[in-house]
Amino acid sequence: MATRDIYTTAFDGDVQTTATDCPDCGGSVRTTDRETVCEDCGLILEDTQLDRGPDWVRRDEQGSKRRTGAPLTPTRHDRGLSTEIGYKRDANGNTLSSTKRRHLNRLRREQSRARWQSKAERNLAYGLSEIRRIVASLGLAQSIRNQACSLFRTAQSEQLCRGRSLEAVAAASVYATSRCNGLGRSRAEVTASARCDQNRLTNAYTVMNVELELPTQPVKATDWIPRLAAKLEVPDHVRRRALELAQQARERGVTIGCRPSGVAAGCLYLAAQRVGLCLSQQRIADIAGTSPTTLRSRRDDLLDITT
DNA sequence: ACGATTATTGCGTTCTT
DNA sequence: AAGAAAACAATAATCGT
Repeated sequence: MATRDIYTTAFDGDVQTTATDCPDCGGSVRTTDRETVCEDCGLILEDTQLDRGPDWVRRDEQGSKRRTGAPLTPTRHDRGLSTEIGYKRDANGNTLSSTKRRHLNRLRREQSRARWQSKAERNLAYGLSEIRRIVASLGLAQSIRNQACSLFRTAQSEQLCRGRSLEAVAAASVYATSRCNGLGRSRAEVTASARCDQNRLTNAYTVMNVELELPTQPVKATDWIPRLAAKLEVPDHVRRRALELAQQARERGVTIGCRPSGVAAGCLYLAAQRVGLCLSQQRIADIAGTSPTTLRSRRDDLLDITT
């Protein structure tokens, strides 16, 4: 961590990976000073929202601390640099005279006009707040939110908002970030939290993907497994076995051309069966959004490579 | 609930014009 | 080269046990 130039608070510096597992999907858990988040499913486990001290410190290459302002954040349209003009009291806590107060009121009015310099800036602020809303609704991590916000900025500066609703671009930013991080959130899930229909989200996502050349990876079966396992409430070792199976299937090249949801369903079914846990094919298939037939078919493929 | 069989659909290839 | 057609694989529906 010393090599990376990161902003941390004065009290709680380093990012640590704890030994505990995500209770939801059993994945490994990463704890920062702000939140505890599962690396597999992207779910926030603890979000303290505690600002531990206003004393922001920046570590330079030598590791020594230097005072700076608060870290820049991509989630505010002005990157958190805006100035708020307060009411009632001055910097020393004394009340203000009426003339002084009128003066400040005028200043505040002018400043709030100046803050929204252009329509683009207003749109940006709206888009970012929309992203914050969607990310919170999906329970995703702060790092994902920041990535999505950065993506939105890029999309806007590349003129990708023209002819598209800001809601769609915002939702697409979240979905794209989820895809790039292999979080396994489906388009339908993001749409459910978004204020646009799925077609618009798809359209915005496709355009962003092409124009911005996002590092999108194909959805893998392993992306599905943590969340499926969580919904099925299977024990950890079953989830792990299923992940191993999916990994093997991927390496061996079977299941190429098969839908990842079907592969994941087959992996979980077989993994559960191997430890003597009886899960109904129908139930897994329903949760995975596939059919028992497909599940069986994938399971048979897995049987071919593991025996 | 599971397996087997059959129907459908999407897609890349091949054949035709 | 553009479109039509036979062919294949994956998935889904249905039936039988």
